[in-house]
Amino acid sequence: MGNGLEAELPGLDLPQVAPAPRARTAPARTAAGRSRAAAASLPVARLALDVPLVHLDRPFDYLVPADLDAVAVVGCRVRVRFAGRMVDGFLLDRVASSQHEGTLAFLEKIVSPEPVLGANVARLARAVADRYAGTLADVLRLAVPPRHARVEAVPAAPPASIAQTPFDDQPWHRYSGGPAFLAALASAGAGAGVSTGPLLTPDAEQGALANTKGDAGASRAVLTVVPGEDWAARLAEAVAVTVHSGQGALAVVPDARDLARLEAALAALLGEAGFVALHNALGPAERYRRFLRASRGEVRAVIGTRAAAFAPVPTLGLVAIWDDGDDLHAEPRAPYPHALQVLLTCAQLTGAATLVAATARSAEAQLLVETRWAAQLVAAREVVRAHAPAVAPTGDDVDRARDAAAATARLPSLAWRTARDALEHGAPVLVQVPRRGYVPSVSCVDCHAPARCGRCNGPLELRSSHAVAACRWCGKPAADFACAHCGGRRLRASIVGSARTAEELGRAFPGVPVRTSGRDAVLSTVEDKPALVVATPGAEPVAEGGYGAVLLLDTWALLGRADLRAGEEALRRWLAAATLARPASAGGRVVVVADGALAAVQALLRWDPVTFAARELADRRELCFPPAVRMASVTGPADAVAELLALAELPDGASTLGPVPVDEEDERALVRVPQRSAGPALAAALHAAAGVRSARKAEGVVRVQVDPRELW
DNA sequence: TCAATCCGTATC
DNA sequence: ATACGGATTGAC
Repeated sequence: MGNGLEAELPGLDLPQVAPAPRARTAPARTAAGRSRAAAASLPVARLALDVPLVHLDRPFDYLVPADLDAVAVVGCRVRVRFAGRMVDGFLLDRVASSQHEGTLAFLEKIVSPEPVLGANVARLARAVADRYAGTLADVLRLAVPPRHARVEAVPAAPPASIAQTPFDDQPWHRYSGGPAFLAALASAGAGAGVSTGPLLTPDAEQGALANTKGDAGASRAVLTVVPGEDWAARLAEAVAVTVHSGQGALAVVPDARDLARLEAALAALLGEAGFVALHNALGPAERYRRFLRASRGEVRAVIGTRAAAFAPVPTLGLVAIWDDGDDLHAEPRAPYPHALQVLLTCAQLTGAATLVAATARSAEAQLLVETRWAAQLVAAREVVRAHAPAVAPTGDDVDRARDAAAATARLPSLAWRTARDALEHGAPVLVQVPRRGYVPSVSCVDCHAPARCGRCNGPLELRSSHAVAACRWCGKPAADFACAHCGGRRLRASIVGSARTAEELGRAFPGVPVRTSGRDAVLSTVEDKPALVVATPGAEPVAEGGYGAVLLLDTWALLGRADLRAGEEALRRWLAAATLARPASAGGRVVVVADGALAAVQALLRWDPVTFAARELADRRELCFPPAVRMASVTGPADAVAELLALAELPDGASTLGPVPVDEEDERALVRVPQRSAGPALAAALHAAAGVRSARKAEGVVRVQVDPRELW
């Protein structure tokens, strides 16, 4: 299939090679036995059916009965008899004739005439399914929310008038190219949403890429915000400028808290009625109500969490994403699309401008810059320096004689003293800990190797109720622990959760209020007065005047992870916390408990996510890891995996790693193509092989995942 | 020679 | 799933 997306996309006007055989449109019998006539004009409905079988992942043609002619509109939900069963689907298109050789069946019913799947979203969903070796039906389940009949019955409201609040564009002057980017958004008139050039993808090989628009540098940008930046304001401004130019805009953020922040910033510019916010925590009715406001064109701007990347936005002029490195952008349901990729695909199909903004920089974003698909908007070093806090690394040693209180809190001396100073100056202190809850595992103090049971090799565990660590598998207390790796005899908590940290800090700083923010109780802001704020990554509250100090604890639990992105992910989380500190000139300090020689720590000390990302990407090129190459994983029972791999006609240069066992039942193989441009062919080959297995009704479920999570 | 049955395959 | 076509079987 290569890059020839066109051949797969419905809705593109391709010349027909041969005149299609005319479908039999003579009166046919319905299930009820009544004879029906097909609609006089465009009698054939092309449908996307909600069937799970991979080999049925293609449109099916049905006849539109004359009595349903008016309601059988493009994008509506339908119900048809398919292989003897009633199945749901969407009407992709109305056409004059079908290429299907056999007799066409009639549509059974139009569930509702509401056009919920427009041509653009259908094309996007098809392209996403192709890229991820998935089915259109799976992607449509993510893209179109379930219908809510009562909500639908409320007629469309007139489009909201957009507040014309001007905004201060000064902050964009911090970024080289920032004002030009905004100007490009503002000057792009309606109609710019049509790409005239050949479809090009950011996946194309570096160097082999041309721009679809003459001045794409101005309309696609990777924005690396300065420390302390009000990122929500910047995103909201880009959205507002686009909307004011008469185009639609779409912005995606990782979680509900970020969404609330963006919502507030955007409401200030467009008014409450000027946009909708979509997220998974909404109930079915409210979710569908907001979806319809977008789909009916009542609003021009949509913001939301990952599923919003598929939102229907008319005359789309801008797609934007905040913090693309956050795992929450990855959809956990098949075919596991990533919001960044969905938005890039959308931008590629519609010609919309693109804004990829973050405090850190992912390897993927770096690839967009290095392939020149996007320009980078970065601030000059002196601007960054002026806004960044002072960052210092420290070992985890505690001077017990000098800092008894620090020892109580298990805090390195420097961290403890930094926190104390900030508190004395009346500022809040943020303490970032890797995970919430009590200590789940323990490791050797000397070499940090995970501690294992001397009897059964199971992992050791420390429960709050027990003073001594014990084996999680066999329960044997580890009183006589000896590290298998280095012979060390002392244990420490690997991951000290926020609950325990809060408890200990409370004892070390008597009289200072301790607040926690974690997964199930997230604080959005804290006041500008002394407090210890213990938070897990992603849940750090914003301090109104900035934190006086930020402590990054237990960092090696993060760095020690076996996955590919450990360094990148650690830096992303540290920067996210550190950006909430005051500038160094205002006393802002960050202490990271980690080895200052590590690349990720260096990048934090110098506040240089760009150089780190460039180095990270170079490393991955060398090691043939994504995103430098394209990979897919194939997981399932051993013989099923072997069968799929045998069936797959992989593109030239593809290599297979494994399979290796992943648990008692399943094995996993990784398939890699050295050129990203071979990615579509790799996905197509795996999809086709899965289709053959599906048609054969082969035993065992095989999960195919492009850009697999286990590499993260 | 024809109907009953089985199996594989397509599902419009 | 179910429906259909072609192949196979077996009784006449």
